[in-house]
This record gives sequence, structure tokens and C-alpha cells, in this order.
Amino acid sequence: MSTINVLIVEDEPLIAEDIAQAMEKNDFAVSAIVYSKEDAIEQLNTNLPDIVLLDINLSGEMSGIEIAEKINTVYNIPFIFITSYSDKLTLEKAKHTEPSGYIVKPFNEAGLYSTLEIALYNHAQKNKRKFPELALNKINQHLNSPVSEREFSLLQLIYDGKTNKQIADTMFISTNTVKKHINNTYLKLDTSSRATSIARLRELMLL
Amino acid sequence: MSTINVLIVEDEPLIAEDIAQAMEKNDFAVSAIVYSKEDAIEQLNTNLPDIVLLDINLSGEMSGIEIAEKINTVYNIPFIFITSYSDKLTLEKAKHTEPSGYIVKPFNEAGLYSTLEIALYNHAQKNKRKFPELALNKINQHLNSPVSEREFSLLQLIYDGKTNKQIADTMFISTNTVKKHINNTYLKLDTSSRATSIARLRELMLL
DNA sequence: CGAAAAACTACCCAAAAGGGTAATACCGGG
DNA sequence: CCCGGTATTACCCTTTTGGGTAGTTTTTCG
Repeated sequence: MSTINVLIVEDEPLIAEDIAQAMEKNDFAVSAIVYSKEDAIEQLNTNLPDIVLLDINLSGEMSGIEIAEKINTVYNIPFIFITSYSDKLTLEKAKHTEPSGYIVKPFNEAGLYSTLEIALYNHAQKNKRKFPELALNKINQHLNSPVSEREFSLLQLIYDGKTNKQIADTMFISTNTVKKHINNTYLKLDTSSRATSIARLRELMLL
Repeated sequence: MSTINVLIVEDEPLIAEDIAQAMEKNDFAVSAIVYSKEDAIEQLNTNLPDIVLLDINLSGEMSGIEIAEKINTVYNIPFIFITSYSDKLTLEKAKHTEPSGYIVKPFNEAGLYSTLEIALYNHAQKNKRKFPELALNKINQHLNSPVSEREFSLLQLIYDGKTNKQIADTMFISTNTVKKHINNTYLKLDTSSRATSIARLRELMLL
């Protein structure tokens, strides 16, 4: 396995250096140490690391949280907070960013290393989990009026982005029939377009 | 929200007591303190807690790992390791159980509390991750022409089944603009309808 | 600052999708 | 055998989408 690149976002140079040393001692590569939100984003764009160690408070502001949100929505890498603050407010905000870990200073090196390893592993696992396939009974379970098998196979084709024409062709029926069936499912699913139906199906699979 | 029940699995009474006190100080309820694998499983069966704090080494054996595996396959609750061992072998075994956290003794109370909170939150979010959320960079990674952030937020709304009108309203732009943006993304995604785009996005997230 | 990229808007036309009604055919259970 | 539910098809009309072109404003960045 190639070396893991770690981005450190920490505005206190001494602590940053501490963290960096701990990293290198454990065979991680520090891709950069940055002190501000802007620099962090710059780094993410130009030199995407495998994982980020994030201080929450950067020069008095809680901009670490914003970076975390960005990492969640734009980049797809794990991150760990390393901070001195563990008050309810900070923690509340932090947890909504779904961090892989939250380490309160003073940290111990072994704990940091362990948390890193686990964050990387869990993140790798998370990506392997696939989008579940649609299951008829799972869906009907939550509907007042159940979808028939025929209708279900139509829904699966819609779910895969097929047009009415394509559906008609693969199922050897007329597009009129397709439209009729689809309309029926809209009533059952309480939707009114294929896109909303897809979203609904996803939702029903989670209940 | 009702109080959170924590099961502590730790064979050193002094440390167990330490942990228990830290828990109660932070308004968690300690449902039980057990010293062996057998007792732990007994507790899980009769009095399922919301989360488990797990020592790995119980009376010289690494049976904490076995408990973790059991929690993963049978019970569906988060758990955190609290241990003195952070050697490669132990960590290697531990991470395969996909723990929510790994705390190395001596732990600090704030760190423990934070990790608990985040483990509970992330676990609650877990079924939402069953269908991974869309991530811009993940998607762009596989496109010749990248989708912009603005376009991405439009795509997310389409993914959620919104109509052009709804998208225009939530983004405070005209439907003409919406249509334009969507058309642009069709070029980039190599699709030609919202439903096919949704399917494509799902596919891109898996690559 | 100035060029380039991204965002926004409009308009037109065509294609696809959605809503409603109606009618025929098939199949299984009372 | 008849009934009810599902499946099938057709037709009509409306709304939503998609495709292409063209232009202005904003942002971004060298």
C-alpha cells in the first residue's frame, strides 16, 4: 500500500508540528500543514490528501466546521477533529458534519494513530457498500395499496432511467400500456413524475 | 430524548469505575459493568444498551474483539474500544470490526464524551448512508468535463425528484436558467433525461 | 485590469411524460 | 360460472422536459 497523505489544518504551529511528528513516526506522509480555511481548501483542490486532521477553531473562528462540511459535500475523504474545545455547542455543530473521530487535546500519540487507522478503514468500507436494489415486498410493506409485480418491473426500469419507449420495447407492450401502468403506480406511491418516484422508492427502501 | 444506556465491558474494576463516573457526569446511564465476554453477551441479550464501551483484553485474552464481531453481526449498536493496547496486531484486528472509535488509555474524559456523542450520531445516520449521498468530486473524478458546484446542487435536487419549477423556486433563479443548467449537465453526464441522470449519478458514485 | 469561465435569462420548437376516460382480455377464487 | 383485480390498448389533451440559439451579467483568475 502506498503511503497515506495527511493534511493538517491547525493554526498553532507548535501543535501542528507535534501532530506532524506523530504522523511521520507512524509512516504517514504529511502532505501539508495549513493555518486557514482558505489554504485548506486550496490544498484539497490541488493536492487531495487521503485524510484530514482538522482543528475546529482557526484564529478564533469555528471555520474548521465549515471545512468539514466542504469535505463532506465536495471531497470524499475521512477527517478527524483535533481540538481543545469539547463544550456542548462545539460538539453539537461538529457531530453534524459526521467526523470519523473527535480527539480532545492534549492527545496521546497512540490514540491519534489508532483513530486514524480506523477512520481510514471504515471509510474504505463505507465506499464498498452499494446502493441496495429495490425489493418489492420491502416497498409494499409501507404502502396502503400494494404495487403489483408487473408494475414493479416497470418501476425498476424507471429506476434505471429508461424512457417509456424503451420500457415498452423491453417488455413487449405498447407505450400506452406503459403510461397506464406508470400512472397507476403514481397513485400508489403518491408521486407524480418518474424522478419523484425514484426518490420515493429510495425512501421506501430505507423505512 | 430519553437517556442513553451504556454497557461497559472492562475487567479492571478501577478503570471501569472511572469510566462509569465519567458517563454519569455526562448524563449517560450505565446499564451494566461486566468483566467477561459471557456476561457481556448476556447483557446484550437481556438489556440491549444504546452503545458499548469495550476493553479488548479481558483477563489476558483478546475476547473484546469477539464481542465486537458479535455486536456487528447480531446487534445493531455502535461500540467504542477503550484499551491500553495500540500495537499493530491489536489495531489490525480491531479495525476489522469497524468500531465507532478507538480510545487509548489513559483517556481523557472530554475525549471520551465527544467520541460517544459522535458515535451515537453517526450510527443514527447510518441507514441514510445505505444510499450514499452524492459527492461532487467523486462524480467529477470520472467525467471528462467536470460538473460545477452550482450544477451539482441542481443535480441533487433532481436526484430528490424535484421539478424544474421547484428547483427554480428553491434556488431563486428562473426556470429558464434551470433548464439551461440541466441541459449542460446532460452533456457532461452524457445523459438525456432526469431519470437517466439519476441512474448515471448512482453509477458514478460506485466507480 | 482584462480575458475566460460560470451563471443567468429569454424564446422557440419538438419530444416525452402525465392525467383522464373507456373498452377488451385474462386469470383465479368463491 | 361470474366477479374482481390485473393487464392490455387506444385516444385526447395538458404540462413538463429537452434541444438549440443567443445574449447579458458575475465571478474568477492570471
